[in-house]
Amino acid sequence: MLGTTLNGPLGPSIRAIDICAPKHPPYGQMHQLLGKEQRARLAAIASIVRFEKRAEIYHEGDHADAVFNIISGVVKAYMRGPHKTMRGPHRTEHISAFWFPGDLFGLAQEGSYVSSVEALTPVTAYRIPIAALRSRLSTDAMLEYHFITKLCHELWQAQRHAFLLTSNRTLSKLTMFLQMLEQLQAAKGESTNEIYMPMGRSDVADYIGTSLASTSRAFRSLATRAVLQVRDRRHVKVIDRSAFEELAGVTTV
Amino acid sequence: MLGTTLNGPLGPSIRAIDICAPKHPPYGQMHQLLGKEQRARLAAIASIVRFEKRAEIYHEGDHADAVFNIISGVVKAYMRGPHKTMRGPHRTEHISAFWFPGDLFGLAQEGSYVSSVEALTPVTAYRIPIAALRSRLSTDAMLEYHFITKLCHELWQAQRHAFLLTSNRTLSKLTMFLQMLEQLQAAKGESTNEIYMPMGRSDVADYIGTSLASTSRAFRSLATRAVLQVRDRRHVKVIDRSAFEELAGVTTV
DNA sequence: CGTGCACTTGACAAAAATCAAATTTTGTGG
DNA sequence: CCACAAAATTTGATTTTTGTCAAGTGCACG
Repeated sequence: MLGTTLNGPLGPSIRAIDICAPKHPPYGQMHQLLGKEQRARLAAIASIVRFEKRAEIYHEGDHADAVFNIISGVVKAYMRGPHKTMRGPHRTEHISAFWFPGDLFGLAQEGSYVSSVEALTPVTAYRIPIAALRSRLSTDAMLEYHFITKLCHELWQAQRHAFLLTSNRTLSKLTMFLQMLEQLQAAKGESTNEIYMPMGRSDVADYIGTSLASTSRAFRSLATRAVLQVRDRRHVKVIDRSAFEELAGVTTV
Repeated sequence: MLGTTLNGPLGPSIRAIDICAPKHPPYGQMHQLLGKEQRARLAAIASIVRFEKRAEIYHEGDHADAVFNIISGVVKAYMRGPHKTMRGPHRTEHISAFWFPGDLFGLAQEGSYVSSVEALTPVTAYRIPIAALRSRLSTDAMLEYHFITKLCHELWQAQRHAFLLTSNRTLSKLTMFLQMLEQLQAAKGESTNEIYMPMGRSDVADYIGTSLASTSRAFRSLATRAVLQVRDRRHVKVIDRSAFEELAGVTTV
């Protein structure tokens, strides 16, 4: 985590996969989009904020006055849904994204945040007031282009998430989810020997859209079938790669 | 449709809900983001293309060399998923979005389109080469900002779609879908007396993530319960508004 | 005015949600 | 460092919903 910490002083860091094809391998890598100058200029209008684990960073519907750029830690974005059961309302939370260092969040529509965001771990982030950001963007076309790149990346992620949700086998969904985490780690250049899950079981369940019980059973099933080795609740390792890819549906374009 | 047709000559039209709050009602409206000048300049680098119903506009993985802006017609974006059943592969198509006039599509990652797009009706669109667009963007900060606005709007839509997919009641999903179509019509300033579905049942099924049979049953169920009046396969009318909102989960923020 | 294709409908099996309870972890104060 | 309480997770039994397979039906288009 040393590298991440050092990112702080340099200013906001935005990582994403490019829109245009890279000239050379490796492909599928996320890059730091901002240059030294741009980071410094953004740092000038940003402040560093910290949140404890479980802290709510903002709430759906709040007046959106800033965007955030994660320096360290992980957050989840969720929407509360009054998914009532016939017999009485039932708290349901849908997680629309997990965000990591280098991600940007604070999307708004008509001046209000469209989802709530909560820290899953202690979080350090840059807080960039929207007004300042807008004027900064209007004088730096390249910076704006990088924001577009990041948004395209987010949109792609959201589409993959939706795709995952359409599978009607919990096992498939879980496998796809793990594959996404793995690819994310790979894209960030981290080791993919083991997959690390910063979120708990119920957050996984809320992301893949199944019940907690079902998610738990799916983990056990993968372990029993020897597809996965579960070191502890946050670390798993793919043992049977072909079965894993098979379950995830070979969509590994 | 006359208005839509007249949009052509003026140049590309991008419609979206603003990021910042409008000063006055009505809220939730989509606006034309581009000014006359900007539209004319974009028109200069664009060409108008036509597609017949069912034509494939581009295919997932194709080299992405242009983005499209719909003048008239409707398209669907989809990903083919090898969602195999235990007993043999089974063609599955997941629809990630329906796009209408004023929408922009052609999102790419590393130079390749991330989904396939097909015309659901005859379509007329502007085709804007990416290279030209990039240089245009780099000299017009406001234009770039509008693109960001549009992307935020798309991202929001994608998140709502994902949210819809997490409901485990087909009835709920269908209702939410109809609600989205209705809101879309409202945001465009069209009449919401009746909801018009330009897509067929199987496309609805692929969007809401259930089987065709189940979707059909859900329509019948809504009609039987007198929540909906089904004029024909493409037109429905909400009769029992409160039951409708109830089913959609009162998320009508 | 047929003839396909899109849609509807029915019966049954499979998968997952739900309800409920046991068990493991984690966090806390002594 | 331990005991205890609270939270997170696993597991089991049961019910509900939906997917699947397989016929019908009817609309749309040539």
